[in-house]
Amino acid sequence: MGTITKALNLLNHFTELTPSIGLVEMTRLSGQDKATVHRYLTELERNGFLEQDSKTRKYRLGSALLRLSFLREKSFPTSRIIANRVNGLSEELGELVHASLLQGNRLSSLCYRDAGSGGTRVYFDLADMIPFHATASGMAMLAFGDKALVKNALVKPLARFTENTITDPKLLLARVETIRSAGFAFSDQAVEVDVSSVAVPFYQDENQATGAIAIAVPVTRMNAASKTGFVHALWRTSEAITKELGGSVPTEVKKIWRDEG
Amino acid sequence: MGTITKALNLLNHFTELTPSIGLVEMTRLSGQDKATVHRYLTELERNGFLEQDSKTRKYRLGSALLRLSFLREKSFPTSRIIANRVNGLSEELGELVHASLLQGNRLSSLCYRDAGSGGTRVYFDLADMIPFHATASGMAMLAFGDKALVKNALVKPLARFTENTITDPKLLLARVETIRSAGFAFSDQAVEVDVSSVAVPFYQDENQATGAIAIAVPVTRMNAASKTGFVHALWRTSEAITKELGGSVPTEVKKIWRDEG
DNA sequence: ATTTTTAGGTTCGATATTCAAACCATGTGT
DNA sequence: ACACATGGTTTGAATATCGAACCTAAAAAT
Repeated sequence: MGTITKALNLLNHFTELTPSIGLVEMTRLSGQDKATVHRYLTELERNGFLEQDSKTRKYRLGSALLRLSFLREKSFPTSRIIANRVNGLSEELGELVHASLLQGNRLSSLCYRDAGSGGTRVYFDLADMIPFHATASGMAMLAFGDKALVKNALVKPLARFTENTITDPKLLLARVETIRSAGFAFSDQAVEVDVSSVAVPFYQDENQATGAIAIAVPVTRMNAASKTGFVHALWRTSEAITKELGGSVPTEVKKIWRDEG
Repeated sequence: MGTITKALNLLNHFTELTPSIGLVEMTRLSGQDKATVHRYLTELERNGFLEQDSKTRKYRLGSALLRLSFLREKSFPTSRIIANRVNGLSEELGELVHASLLQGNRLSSLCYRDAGSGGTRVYFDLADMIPFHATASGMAMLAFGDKALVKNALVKPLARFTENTITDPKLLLARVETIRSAGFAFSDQAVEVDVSSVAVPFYQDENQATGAIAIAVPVTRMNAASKTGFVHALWRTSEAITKELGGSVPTEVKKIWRDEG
């Protein structure tokens, strides 16, 4: 692991709950030497990736991120494309639709729209990290994303959220296989009681999935018939997103979608 | 200059016109060794700061930037705060109002709103870099920002945009002094014929300016009376923004604003 | 008022990383 | 088949990075 990775990893310690971090605290969080961390932090600051509060001397994420993020969205409007489709599908079904993006070894929430609960707003929530093993989106990523993901994600200890959360790597691995041959992922109250969801991957190229879209509904609205409908809707939407992102659904996956659809 | 800076500087070569860059091209742009650039690029990619197109093998800005930018905006909504005030002022005056942010040694456009030309939309344009010497915003930054900025910015050769563009560092330095004592910057058709503008700084702490807001109008609408009005409006708005960003206008600057106001 | 603790920041020799030049692999146009 | 360009890799020599210990300031504790 090179210097750059180590420095950039410092940025990952900023969360919604801890939006600013001091030198010593960062040293603890990262497990690296204080001098090193200090050099990293100041160098990140000089480049606008961090800002230092002049009073508390704590560091927070900097405005260069805004600039680069705008630039990226201008040239590759991933976020806009996906948000549009999420909106459309949510509108059509009247259910909560959610999209997530793979970032390295982590899955982060991109946006969701809940038509059912009266909101027309899209909540961007890119900050949140999603556990692979407990969500339909996460399992879809494991099944259709980079094979190496599975090795990193299904390692004990796996957090338990509800009684239904599967925490045994072996069971999860078997489930990944099931999902791969079914063409979609399914999760029943594994992260929150009373919520079931289905998810399918989408692609930016023709190899591994780069993200997933999911529909989440109260268990009472999830039955064999509605589930089939949701899955078909997700397949359609994923194909649209994939196309707009300049990718294509891998042939073996496409075959399943066609056969089942 | 450390490794991290060198790696992060690679990101600055991505622009709206060249949103994806290959290895050799990046090597040329950065002037560094190919092996080094390759290591940097792959390491940035592994961290989600870049993505590689699977066909062309070119690199483009990655989605980690979106995530971090959302997180930053969630905890420190700089962009939202400034955009609101820019909107408000533009609405009030019926003129084009523009905000820019300092990022390291560069000034980048944050947003603008043009009420005059019928648009209600705010165009985010964070990608664009602004020349210090030819704009009111830029000169305001030099006058009220970090003193070291002047040394870096006023170095030949300075681009000429119109007949009015001042390109002599000595003249510009004198102008910076004038601006400092006047409490605002003024530019007359220095970047575009027929457009005059005034700008004032705003602060995130109590030391150096972190950005500037400007009003740009057709020369025909800029006279002694209207100019005074614009400047006063900008001072008010800057104080509001500064307060909302958790900063404060330095006492010596505040004195000028009070005396002139 | 003195000591202890905690935090931010700095120094310098040992050492791990980077550099530059050459090489390989692949693809494209002639 | 050929030259040419691009992406990517390897090498020992050169250089920048690492991290234990140290310094300073300020806040708690005695």
